[in-house]
Amino acid sequence: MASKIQPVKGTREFYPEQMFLRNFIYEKVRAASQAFGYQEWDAPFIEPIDLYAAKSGEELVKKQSFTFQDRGGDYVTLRPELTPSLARMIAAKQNELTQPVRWWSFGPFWRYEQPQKGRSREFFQWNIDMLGVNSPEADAELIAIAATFLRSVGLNPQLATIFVNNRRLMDSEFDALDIVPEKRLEVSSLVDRRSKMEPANWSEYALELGLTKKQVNGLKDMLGNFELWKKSDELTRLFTAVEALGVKEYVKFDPNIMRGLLYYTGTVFEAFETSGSLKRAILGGGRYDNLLADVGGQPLPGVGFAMGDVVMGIILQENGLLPDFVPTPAAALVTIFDESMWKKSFELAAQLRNVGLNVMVYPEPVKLQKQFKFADKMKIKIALTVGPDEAANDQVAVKNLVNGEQVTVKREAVVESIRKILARV
RNA sequence: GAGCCUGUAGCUCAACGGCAGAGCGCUACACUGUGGCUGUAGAUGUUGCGGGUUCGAAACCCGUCAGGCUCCCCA
Repeated sequence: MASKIQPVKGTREFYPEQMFLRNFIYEKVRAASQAFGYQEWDAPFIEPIDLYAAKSGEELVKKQSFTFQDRGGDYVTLRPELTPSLARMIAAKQNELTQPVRWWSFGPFWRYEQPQKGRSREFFQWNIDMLGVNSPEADAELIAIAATFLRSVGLNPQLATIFVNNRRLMDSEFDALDIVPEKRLEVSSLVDRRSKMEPANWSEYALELGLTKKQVNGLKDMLGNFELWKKSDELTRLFTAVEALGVKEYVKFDPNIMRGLLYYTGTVFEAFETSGSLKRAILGGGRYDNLLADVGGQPLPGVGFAMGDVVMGIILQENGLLPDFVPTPAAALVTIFDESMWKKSFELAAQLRNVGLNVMVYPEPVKLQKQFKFADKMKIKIALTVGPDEAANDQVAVKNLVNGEQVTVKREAVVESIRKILARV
């Protein structure tokens, strides 16, 4: 055997089965995005490294992205995220674009990370954003889109929940606890980490950060207070809008949701599977009102979220929500009776394709048994045979492979016969 | 970047340091104009790769590659 060259670590090969799932997710993503009128767009897959260096930390760009020199000596990066490209493209045509901008995208991304369950180095991600509007109602729309998607793939509110919080609310709570601004970053990551740590260890860690006992206790009270949203006008309005949009049952307030990103300014949200084995977020996003100004554009508020295909695929599989795999788009298989009938079979297939039917012809005049077995494995619903008997009378044998019934019809009547079977199964 | 676990037929997995196996799948035939179900027969392999220990290694040791879990990170 020749030596095997393996695929690059962390990449996935998409055999037809996997491609079917990827397309299933893509179709549902597109349907949810389009249901709210969003436009599909995309950015380059390769970007200058500087695009990310401005916003992301240097370590992230250097250690967790696929970066290399092109033949001209410039440093380029396989895009690890879409938002910087979005910000650039919006900024370039800021006065030209009809606002609000509502855009969605589904494409490949690369991150040089340790592959694990739910995480690969090459993955597909859904990004969807609204720019030009700063309101809790706009935030609610994005959350409703996420909920619409979850519902469309069969993840009901018992299986998946979108947890919502607000950065401004948290900031005012931190103020009330006299947590100084310099500590906010550390405290944010402390909050982020709470679900992953034992309560005792967490408290200890909090004290190590230099918080007083009073502050730690105040923090604990705050993070356990699921009525805290009532203090926030933004969240109150958001929940009202979410209810009106018909997705209330998917959305819960949770003061523990922080999001690692620095650029979020208001609403933040993350969806999790409620009972699954994965601790990873299904999707996450929030409001980023300073981002465009940060990359040199005119200030423009925005809200959006991203969802990866890897976690989604695992969750669908674990919940038995994978769609039934359809191996081929062919509605019918035309068999080849023997060498003398080859021409007749090709002509029949061409005739059927002319009226828009997807038709596959068996490529060799082998035993009919083998050809039918192939049709069965490919889950093709109809088999068409032109043997000497049929050819003599200008007829075709049409077999319904789902129920086993076979009829012999005139060649002109084949299309009707096929359509009848397809309408029934 | 760090720690732990795993790698055997296409797939899921067995095999005390002593003949490399089972189930499923695959191929052929039963069935010379028809699939699924059944029966019979058959083919599976550098035990991830490279080295070492041993009379003898799938097993033990070292390295390496790949996967999984955790830490880190999660744009």
